[in-house]
Amino acid sequence: MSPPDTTSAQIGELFMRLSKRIRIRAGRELAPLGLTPAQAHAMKVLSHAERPLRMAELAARLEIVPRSATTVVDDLAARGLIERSTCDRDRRATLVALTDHGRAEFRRIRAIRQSAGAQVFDRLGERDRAELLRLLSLLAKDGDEAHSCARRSGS
Amino acid sequence: MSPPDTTSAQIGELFMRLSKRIRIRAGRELAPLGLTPAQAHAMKVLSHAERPLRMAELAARLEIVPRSATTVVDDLAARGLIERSTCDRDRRATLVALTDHGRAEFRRIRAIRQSAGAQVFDRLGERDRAELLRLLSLLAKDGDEAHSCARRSGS
DNA sequence: CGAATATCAGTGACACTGAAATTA
DNA sequence: CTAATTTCAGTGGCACTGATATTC
Repeated sequence: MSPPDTTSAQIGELFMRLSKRIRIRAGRELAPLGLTPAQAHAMKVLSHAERPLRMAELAARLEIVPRSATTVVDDLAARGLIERSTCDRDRRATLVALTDHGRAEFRRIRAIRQSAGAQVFDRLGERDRAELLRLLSLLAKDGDEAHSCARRSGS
Repeated sequence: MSPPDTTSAQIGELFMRLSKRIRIRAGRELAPLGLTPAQAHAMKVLSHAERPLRMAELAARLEIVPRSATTVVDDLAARGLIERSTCDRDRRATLVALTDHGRAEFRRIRAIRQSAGAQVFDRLGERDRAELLRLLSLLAKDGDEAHSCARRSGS
């Protein structure tokens, strides 16, 4: 019995299972540094932006709402890994950038993220890995309109 | 500066981004039914088990600790979708199974899950999709020791 | 008693919505 | 005043650890 197409559903199934394992693994490896995966992600985004980012811009790159970015930034700033400053041109805006310390820490984070990814994906072999990267890149292209929103249905 | 191999890290990156989109999408589509993705997942596992499952067994299949399964089961039972019963042979154990209503609801859930997966993965084309399924299957093989840690009885 | 099973209580991590403060 | 930007307060979703009753 095979309905028209259950392939996508199966893929989704496996996808979520694997992503959960990766999340757990990353969390465990990051814990010794006192960071959560979401915080590490934010640092990565900031390290790739060669200039300070506005909160709204950071949030957009993290694919979260600005309010959620505030919390992440709060925690990282409290650890001295990033720094807030007020934008000169638009004093409503807050700019965020890594501190020197944050930049140094990020090098360790990057190493951890890579090893965590490696432990999961290295079993694939180079060719399959390249193929997987290609497929995921296709999927990630832009698939927008899948982001935030969320409606609570009372009750 | 490009380290020897960042492929795995890139894959991990994309992986997490896509899984988040899928989670959001699934949550949105499931909301009208009053269910969360985790609850839907539990129902799927129960529907695939042709007999009632113990809490511990259900938890293992969901890859969560038994205590967490209790909460999920509480909610589903409150909605009349599943039913608890005490095991005759071992009165410590609680058995869980879908009710008739739960089985009926699950048909709708399955349809939703499939369409949610389809919206994300259908852009791939049949061949790429098969390839992706192959790769993910390889990765999901068993990757133990990647779970939470909780209970690792013996062996 | 010691081991297994499930549940209760509390907590962490993540992101959402709605409302308020500040500035354009 | 209206709009944009960020932050405050509260909440939902998810799963974890530790402690506790019940039963084996």
